[in-house]
Amino acid sequence: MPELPEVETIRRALAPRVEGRRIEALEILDPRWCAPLDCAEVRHAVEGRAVERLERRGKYLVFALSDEVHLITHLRMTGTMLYDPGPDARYQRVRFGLDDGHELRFCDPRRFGTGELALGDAAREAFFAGRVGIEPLDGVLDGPALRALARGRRTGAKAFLLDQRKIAGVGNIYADEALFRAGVHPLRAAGALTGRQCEALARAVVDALSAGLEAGGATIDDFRHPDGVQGGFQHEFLVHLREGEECLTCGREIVKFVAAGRGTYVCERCQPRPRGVRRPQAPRGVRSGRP
DNA sequence: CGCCCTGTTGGGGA
DNA sequence: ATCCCCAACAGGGC
Repeated sequence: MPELPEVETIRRALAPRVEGRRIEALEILDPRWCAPLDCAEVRHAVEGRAVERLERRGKYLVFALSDEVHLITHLRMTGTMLYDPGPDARYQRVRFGLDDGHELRFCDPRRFGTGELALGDAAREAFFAGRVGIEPLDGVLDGPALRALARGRRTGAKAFLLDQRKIAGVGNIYADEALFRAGVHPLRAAGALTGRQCEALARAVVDALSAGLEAGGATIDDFRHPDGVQGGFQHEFLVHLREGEECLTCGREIVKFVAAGRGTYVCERCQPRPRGVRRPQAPRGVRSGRP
């Protein structure tokens, strides 16, 4: 669910309410959350420490605690971080008890969400160094920067955008959106993008993420604001029609196939398929049987 | 009713 | 470097 704009929306909503507060209790109801770390160990490191800052890096939500203790969380696909949701909230995995009587509950039906510990600023930097690249909304992503990152890569443009080690925070929905806005086919080799295409794609990534952020991260049906408000009724800021039949720009039928292992929606008139590249067949009902 | 497929993510192994 | 599969569950199509 949460790509960069969603996580940032959550961070902004929560920061004023948790910064300066001490985490008095950390109840890990699902040990899988912090595995392979021991729950008691994580609990001991967190409890009693103050949240100095609530930060975001890529799609990670980071509790920067006192004494350089960093609790690095990831919501993955279906995780939500709710503020005082009430005891009947479903799929509770972790409870953060704050020293002002309020609480944060991490809820996640699919149990993909994770919490990891970095002890010391250096450990935190090491954690991110191998996982996330530049922050696209920090003003550092332009055509030349994107071109430098894509240089030499033979993989498709979509797989490139989804690679968190290059550009942080772009997920499946914003990748499709940016490619559509830039008129770039997802299977076009990233390293073969022209300067003009890199320019368009960089701008499209920044614009799409910014639009999502302005809309309060309401991209996805499952999105839930920390206050429990459901978002994502209409993807009004998304130019690219995902569910519909026809391209809003030219009317051509949107085709779907699997690219970079994800469902991918394309208008092959607005995003011309490179010569020599065949459109993959969407495997329907076909399952590569187990041996 | 029940089976089968899909999915907003990232890590690990081939 | 790149691709495929998997984690665990809900929901929809048939």
